[in-house]
Amino acid sequence: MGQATRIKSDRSDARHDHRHCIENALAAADRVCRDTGARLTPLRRTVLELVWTSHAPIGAYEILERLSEGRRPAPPTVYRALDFLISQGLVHRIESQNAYVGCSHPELAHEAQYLICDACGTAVEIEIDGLARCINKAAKDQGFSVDTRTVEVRGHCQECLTAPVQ
Amino acid sequence: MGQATRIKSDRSDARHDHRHCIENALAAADRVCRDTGARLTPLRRTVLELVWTSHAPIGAYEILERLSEGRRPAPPTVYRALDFLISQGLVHRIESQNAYVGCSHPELAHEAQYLICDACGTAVEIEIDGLARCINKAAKDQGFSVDTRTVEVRGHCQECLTAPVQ
DNA sequence: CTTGATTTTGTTATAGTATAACATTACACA
DNA sequence: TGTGTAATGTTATACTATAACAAAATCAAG
Repeated sequence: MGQATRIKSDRSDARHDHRHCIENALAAADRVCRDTGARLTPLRRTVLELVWTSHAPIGAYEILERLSEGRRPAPPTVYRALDFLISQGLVHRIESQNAYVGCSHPELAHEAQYLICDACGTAVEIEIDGLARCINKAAKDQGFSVDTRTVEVRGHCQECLTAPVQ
Repeated sequence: MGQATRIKSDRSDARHDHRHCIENALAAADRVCRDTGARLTPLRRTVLELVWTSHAPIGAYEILERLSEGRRPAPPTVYRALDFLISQGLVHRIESQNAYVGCSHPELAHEAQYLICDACGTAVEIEIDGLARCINKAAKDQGFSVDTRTVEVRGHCQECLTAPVQ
C-alpha cells in the first residue's frame, strides 16, 4: 500500500495544453453515455465543458454565470445537469469546497481521492493503492457497512511549491 | 495497516448514558483551554455543549436555534464560537454535511477520520492505523505537500444494520 | 404521423449555510 | 482605573441548494 496512480497524467506540467483535457473528457462522456443509454443533452454537455474549464473545482453558481448567453438560467438548471453528470461518473463533487470537478477516466470503475492545492486550486485525482480496501476493513472491524468514501487531501502541489503563484 | 482504534468507545452500545459523554467533553475542554491559555467563555462552552447534544453532527443554524433564550443571537455568534472550538481541536467539521461534531479526545494529537451512519446520523471518530502516513506517502510521490486530510466514510453502523430505526 | 407517456428543461420561490464590516461590551493587566 | 485587546453584538448580504409546479422536447407504439 502507498503506491498511488496519478490519473490526470497530462496535468504533470503546469502549462499543459488544456484543450486536450476538455476534448478527451467530452469524448469519454460521449462513449459512456452511448454505452449506458443515458442522454448527454446539449445542456449537460455544455455544463460538463464548463466544469472542465480548468482542473480546479468550480462552483455551481460560477457555471451558471458562464452558461448565460442572453437570459440567465435558474440554479436548478445547473444542479440538475450536475446531478446527471455525477450519476454517470463524469463529475465528482468536492465536499470540502461545495464545488465540482471533472473526472478524467469515467470509463474505469475507481475510487476518487483528491489532492487539492490551496494555492492554485487544482484538484488532482489519484487512486491510492489499497486505500479503499483498508478503509473498508477498518470499518468492518467496527461493524460498519461502507457505502461511499470521501478522501480529500489539502496542501500544496509541486508546481506551487517550486514556482509559487505571485 | 488496517487496524482501527475506535475512539468513542463509550458509544459502543446504542443506549449509552450520553450525559457522561457531555461531561467528559466539557471537562476535557476545560483542561485543554487551561493548558493553552485559551478562553473557554460561557458562550463557547454552551456551544460546545450543544454540539455534544448527540453523536450526530449538528448544523450551525440548529445550534443557533437551541441557543436562543429570549432573543436569538445572529449567525456570526455561533460561527465564531465554532471557529474557536475547531481551532482548539474540540470540534471537527464534517465537510460532507456542513455540520459539526464534538471531538472526544482533544488532548491527543490525532487524525480525525469518520464513519457516518446514513440511518441514525451518528459520526464515529476512528483512527485507522497508518492511514495518514499512507496518504502522505502517496502525496509525496506526486510532489504534493500535505496540510490536512479529510476522510469521511458513509454507510450504516452496526446498530442500524441489526436494529434498524423504524 | 399522432397520441400518450416519459424525460428534460424552465420558472418561481424559498430554504439553508456562511461571512463582511463595523459597533459595543467584557476582560486582562499594567 | 485606565487602556489595549479580545470577545460578542448587530446589520446586511453573499453563497449554496432544493421544492414545487409548468412547459417543452423526446421517445415508443400504434
